[in-house]
Amino acid sequence: MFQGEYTNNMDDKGRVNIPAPFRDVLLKNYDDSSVVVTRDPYAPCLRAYPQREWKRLLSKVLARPSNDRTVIAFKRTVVSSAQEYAPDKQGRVLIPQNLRDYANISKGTVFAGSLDTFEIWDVSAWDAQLASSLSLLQDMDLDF
Amino acid sequence: MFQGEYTNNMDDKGRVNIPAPFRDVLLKNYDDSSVVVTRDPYAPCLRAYPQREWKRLLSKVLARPSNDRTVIAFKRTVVSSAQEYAPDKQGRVLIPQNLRDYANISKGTVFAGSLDTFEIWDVSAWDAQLASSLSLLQDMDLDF
DNA sequence: CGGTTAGTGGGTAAAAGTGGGTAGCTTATT
DNA sequence: AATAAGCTACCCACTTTTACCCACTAACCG
Repeated sequence: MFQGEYTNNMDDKGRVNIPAPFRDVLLKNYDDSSVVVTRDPYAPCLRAYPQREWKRLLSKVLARPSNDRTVIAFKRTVVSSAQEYAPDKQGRVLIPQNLRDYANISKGTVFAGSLDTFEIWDVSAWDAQLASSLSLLQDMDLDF
Repeated sequence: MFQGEYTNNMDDKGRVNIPAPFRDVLLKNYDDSSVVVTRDPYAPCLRAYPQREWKRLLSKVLARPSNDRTVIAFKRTVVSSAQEYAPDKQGRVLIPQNLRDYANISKGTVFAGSLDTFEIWDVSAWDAQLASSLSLLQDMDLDF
């Protein structure tokens, strides 16, 4: 399970270090350090899936009629940008330009665990999101 | 059950000692001295869960639809900042910078028992909270 | 008043993160 | 098709951070 929040810097080549705890989860729980990185359609961030979780998502998509408008939109936004990445020896992956643009990532990046997956944010976008998530939670008064 | 209020100092490295009585509870009632520390979304403090209590909370979260807005917000604020800590030989844990910022902890920290969990406050934030909690109780006149 | 336990401070070896060079591949250009 | 240009994967070296250990001080208890 991915949890915890980590800040890492992207270098000039577009590489970022995946936090060591996340790499551990990948290796221990998924026997595979590679991840699938795509756009998150619901927020301006990227989402990284372990192989197995990505396949699970795809099978859910394939179970739907392929002419469904939302399925088509999903394919165009998420599936088309999905790419598999194997970290280099130092544990870094190269984020391609189109994904960097989508999430507004320039240097400071935040890795946020989200149980089955983890999110990759630009640090200032993360801060903004955090503030609004907090106020949403305070208004809703959940019983967690 | 965690109860009582203790003040400890964080050192320059960001380590704080978990009060001995809390460590005893962890070991005796949970057979495990490690804790999960996260943001508390409802107050500017941190909350520490024994492993078992944390899992219980997660299962409640997972039981809800994952596209629920509040569930997403909860994951971003609480789950993403959650990190497991095993105290060192002296019983201390390292509080990472992002959590220190959230709870405004610089040096003086208050550990407050909260039955299943315990809270970690900055000492002056604790004092302020205490005053307002007291006046709330006095107005409400519960029958405790 | 000694002995024990809790809390605090600091050194150090290992790990994590960061920066950059280079060879080999792909793609563009003539 | 040959050459040039750019990109990327891989490797090496450096810096920073963290985990772990040891030692000291202060409080508590008989």
